[in-house]
Amino acid sequence: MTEALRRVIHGQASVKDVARRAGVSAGTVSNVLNRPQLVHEVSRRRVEQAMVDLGFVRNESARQLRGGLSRTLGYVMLDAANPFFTDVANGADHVAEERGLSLFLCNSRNTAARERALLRRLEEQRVQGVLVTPTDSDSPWLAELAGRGTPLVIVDRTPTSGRFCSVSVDDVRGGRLAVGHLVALGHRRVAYVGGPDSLGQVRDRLVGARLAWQEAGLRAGDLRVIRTSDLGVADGRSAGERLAGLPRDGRPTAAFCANDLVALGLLQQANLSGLRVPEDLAIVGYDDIDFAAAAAVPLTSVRQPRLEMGRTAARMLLLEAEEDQHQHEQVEFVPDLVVRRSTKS
Amino acid sequence: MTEALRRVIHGQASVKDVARRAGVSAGTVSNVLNRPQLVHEVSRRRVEQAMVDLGFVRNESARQLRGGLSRTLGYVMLDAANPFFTDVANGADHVAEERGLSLFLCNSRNTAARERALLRRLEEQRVQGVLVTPTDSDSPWLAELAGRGTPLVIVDRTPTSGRFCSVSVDDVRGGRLAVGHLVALGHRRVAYVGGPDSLGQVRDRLVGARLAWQEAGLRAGDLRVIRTSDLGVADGRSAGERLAGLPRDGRPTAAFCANDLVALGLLQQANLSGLRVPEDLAIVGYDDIDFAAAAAVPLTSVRQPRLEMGRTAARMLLLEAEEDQHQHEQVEFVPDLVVRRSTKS
DNA sequence: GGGCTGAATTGAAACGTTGTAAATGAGCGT
DNA sequence: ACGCTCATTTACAACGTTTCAATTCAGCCC
Repeated sequence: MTEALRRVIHGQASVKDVARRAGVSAGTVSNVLNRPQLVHEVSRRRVEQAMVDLGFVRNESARQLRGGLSRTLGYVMLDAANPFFTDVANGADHVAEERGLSLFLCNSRNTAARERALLRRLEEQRVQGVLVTPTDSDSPWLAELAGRGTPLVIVDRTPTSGRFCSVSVDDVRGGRLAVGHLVALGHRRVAYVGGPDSLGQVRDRLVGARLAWQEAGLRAGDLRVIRTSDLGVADGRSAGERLAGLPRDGRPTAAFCANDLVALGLLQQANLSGLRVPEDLAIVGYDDIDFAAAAAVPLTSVRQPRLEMGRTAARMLLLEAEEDQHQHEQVEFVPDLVVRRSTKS
Repeated sequence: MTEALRRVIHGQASVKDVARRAGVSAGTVSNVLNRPQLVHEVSRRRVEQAMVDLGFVRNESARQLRGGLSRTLGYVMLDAANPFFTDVANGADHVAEERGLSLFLCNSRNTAARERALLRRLEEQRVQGVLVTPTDSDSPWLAELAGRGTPLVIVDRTPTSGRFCSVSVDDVRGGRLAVGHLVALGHRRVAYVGGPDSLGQVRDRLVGARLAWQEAGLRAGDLRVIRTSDLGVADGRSAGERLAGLPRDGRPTAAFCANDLVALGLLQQANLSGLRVPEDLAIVGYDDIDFAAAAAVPLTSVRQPRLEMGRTAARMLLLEAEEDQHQHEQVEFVPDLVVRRSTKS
């Protein structure tokens, strides 16, 4: 208790405190910490005991300042409440753990200002590298961050220029898969549900959808777009209300949603509004999160290799951090379609 | 580009570099950063320009070392893939943002060793405080961490001793609510599905379940326990297989799951096995995550005020960090039951 | 005993930032 | 010209850790 009191007054124990108590110099304490082979066993034990007695905890700031690199990676996620991103994070986390690094997750909540502030904070902490799923991969601060030398990998977006490493999935292809599937089932009035347009994912999936639509020789006007302000369950619900409010003969017979959360919300609202899925409204989601299969009507969805994306992104990040001369690389995974009841008639 | 090259060779620009370029002393640069009113406008502008030119980024390590506190909080989550925890994290994040702090999320993945390592890392970084949903709130390292002076708030667990601040929900009461509801509906053979027992939540909810069972004067043996190795969707599915394999006349007519992920998995497997919900098997979940309402059969669930828990936890943490003489406090929220179709006959 | 080897330890400098106390010097009244 | 004030700027000493060159000294051989 007196030890505790001392600490309250003097702050945490430092290497010097430990050294004094063990009757050695600070250098020896540091050696115990970093190159124990150099230290005689007797001293080593005395130092270790002193550390325990004083509750010594390395001061990472000082350590880092002196020269070492930090032992952390950061991942600025777009939406921590979306299981897709937590799964990606998990993949990255595994790789980090293998290398003895810690991964700190940050949630930008799809807000550019927050994203920027978080990246700044991570850079100030001199993390070893940063993964980011940006609100906009052309934001100047991403290029600046990379330009200043912090390794950076873009996740789930393909930057327009080749200035960054990135791991993504071919969203155009995903959109084409989804709508191609609906067209093949005979749907001739389809809605794309998603937003905001500032998200590249949202845009690309729509591009793919339009592509499939064109390929089938259908009228552009019959591929309707219902914009949402975000990509959560609640946004899907309100899109569902809008959809249910349309007159039957003008209403789309199928909806392709920009992600599964929206699709689940839409599904839920369709149920409440008395629309049968898939008879009155077929639904395709995107991401194939675990909940898609467990939904009211199991959801057809475009699957992305989430864990693998996270792992690859982390590996690329570490590679970029190690190599002197680094060649940026864009890895693009291929999505596939998982057909379930929500589109089976 | 030549500037970039210089940085590659010499590392990031420091206050001294900025000072040299702006033709002032390091102290003035520091003043621009921390007390701009003191600096003459002309110098201020020159310094600011120099910072831009050199791509100066504060070195948080040095800053912290010199005396300031860190500007970050940490939250060591039990399972980042569980929306319950990300919602709690969101609540905490909002409070952190209000105070200009950043919240770093870490995922212990329900592994004691990882939890310990992450807490150590956060302590080494001298974060301002730590939120943690521990695998076991009696782990010695929690007490040690707090003993060394890092503010600590336990989330979603009530520690057995009053040594920490904590924010939790009355899990016993939640379990009692759930099973009380099932009993009132006439169920006389009920299964509790959850695990591992090392999780206090799992234990307490079972205690509550047993309490309700007793209160109804039912035989203890008819409240069956199906243990899972974890609390994910997959664990619910395998529990469902076990349940469906039982002979009809011995099979429980209702299941109370330790969380919604398990309940969703169970629901899914029940569907696949041809058990109708709720007719053949009623299901109650726990947490009332967004997906519960969107499930195959909308899920009856015990609701916890997730966002509010996160907000409260963060506020308590900051309070503990500010106050000299701190009185630990246990806040306990009251859960309520949301009845949906999965238990309505 | 003198000189050598090698293991173990030490002292001091450096990392980048900040607060403090001291310095500078312009403007002003006498 | 002198002393004074006030705004602005500066030099310098910390913070805790690590590294490197320098030092100590026990043991050994000739």
